[in-house]
Amino acid sequence: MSNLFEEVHREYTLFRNRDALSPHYIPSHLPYREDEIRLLSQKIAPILSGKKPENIFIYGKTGTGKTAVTKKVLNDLNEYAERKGLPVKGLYINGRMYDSEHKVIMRLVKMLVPSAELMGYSTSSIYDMLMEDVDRRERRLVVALDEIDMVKRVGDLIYRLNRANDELERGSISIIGISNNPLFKDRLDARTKSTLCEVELVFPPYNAEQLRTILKERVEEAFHKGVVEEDAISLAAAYAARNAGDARYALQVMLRAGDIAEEEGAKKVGREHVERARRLVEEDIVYEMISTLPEQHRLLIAALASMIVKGVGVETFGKGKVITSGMLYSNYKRLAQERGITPVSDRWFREYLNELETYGIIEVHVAGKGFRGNTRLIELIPDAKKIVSLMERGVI
DNA sequence: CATCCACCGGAAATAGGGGGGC
DNA sequence: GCCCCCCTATTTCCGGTGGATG
Repeated sequence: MSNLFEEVHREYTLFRNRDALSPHYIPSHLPYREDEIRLLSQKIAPILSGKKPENIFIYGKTGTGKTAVTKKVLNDLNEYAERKGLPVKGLYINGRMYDSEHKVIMRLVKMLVPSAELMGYSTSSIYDMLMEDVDRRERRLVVALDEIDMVKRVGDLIYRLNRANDELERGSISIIGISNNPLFKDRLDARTKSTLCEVELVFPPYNAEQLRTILKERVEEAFHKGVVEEDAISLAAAYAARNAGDARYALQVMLRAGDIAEEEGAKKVGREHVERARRLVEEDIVYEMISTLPEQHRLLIAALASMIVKGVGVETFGKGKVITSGMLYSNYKRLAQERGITPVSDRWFREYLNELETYGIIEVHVAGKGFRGNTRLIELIPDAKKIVSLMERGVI
């Protein structure tokens, strides 16, 4: 008789359009990004007259609107090109999901030729299909590679995509690389760097006032009128400003605050909701970052976090206790054995360290004086205690 | 100053999963 | 089913590196 969903399906009373706060939502108006939008579209515009735009590298911290701006510009480009009947196409690919040369090229072909069956083909044969299609249809492509730092051997990918322009007579491929990792650019070899970074765009973080405006606009879309108190918005903006001007963080806090208020049947969203929401969001962020990593990476981080919490490390004059890669490796091995997981060799362990560094989860410095040779010191970016508590709850 | 140490990172080898073609 | 190809993950091997050590 009674359906399970009778109970759980409840109409939102506070939210009007909850999605407007989701990280995937692209608002029609992006405040304080007018310059970036204009610049980006100007740089891409030559494509409409048949010229190949320069490759563009976009850098900016998390939540500075890189993705939203890029998607918006590409959407408009596609809409315009379609209206004018031009063979121009902007394609968006997220490097976290498509994290190898093979996957990216496969994805490109899939987007251009949805019917293509690509399983089992080598990268170069898929690349040839891409070339064939671009050439035959005289396509002019802009490929936006978001979170480009997550893609393995990006150099090869960029080289290959760029080389297309030499091989093709009738089409072109331009690249927009997007990253929030300041180390990424410097890790590229000189040739890749000069290829990708023909144009560079830096997105500055938002300040508290700007965050407030942004939040206000979204809140108007997301909630019913008058539901969210002015204070609540300011507080969320202030938190986000302190958190490197991260607008996504601000929106996430607001979303959570709305959920909390909704859940307890409150009529309004106020400061207390925002405050509680912030805690949740902070845990979410650490959790998100770590839970999506492969097992061995998580293990490594768990080992590192527990060492930091326990205060294990070598005492140095300047920086308090530090952890060398060798120490971390033995600790990691121990933890792996405790959990019945076979640890990887020290060589591969070093690869993991490098990966985690490019993800921005750890930071690595050459030890230099006081340590032998090239020993590196490992630093954990997120809060070690939070990670350990997640470990204890068995989440990691 | 020669040698040692603790680690670095490139290269080649190996294992294994997935597919295609026959 | 068998053989081969391609990609990915990982191990093995090994020649650096650069400060520490005696």
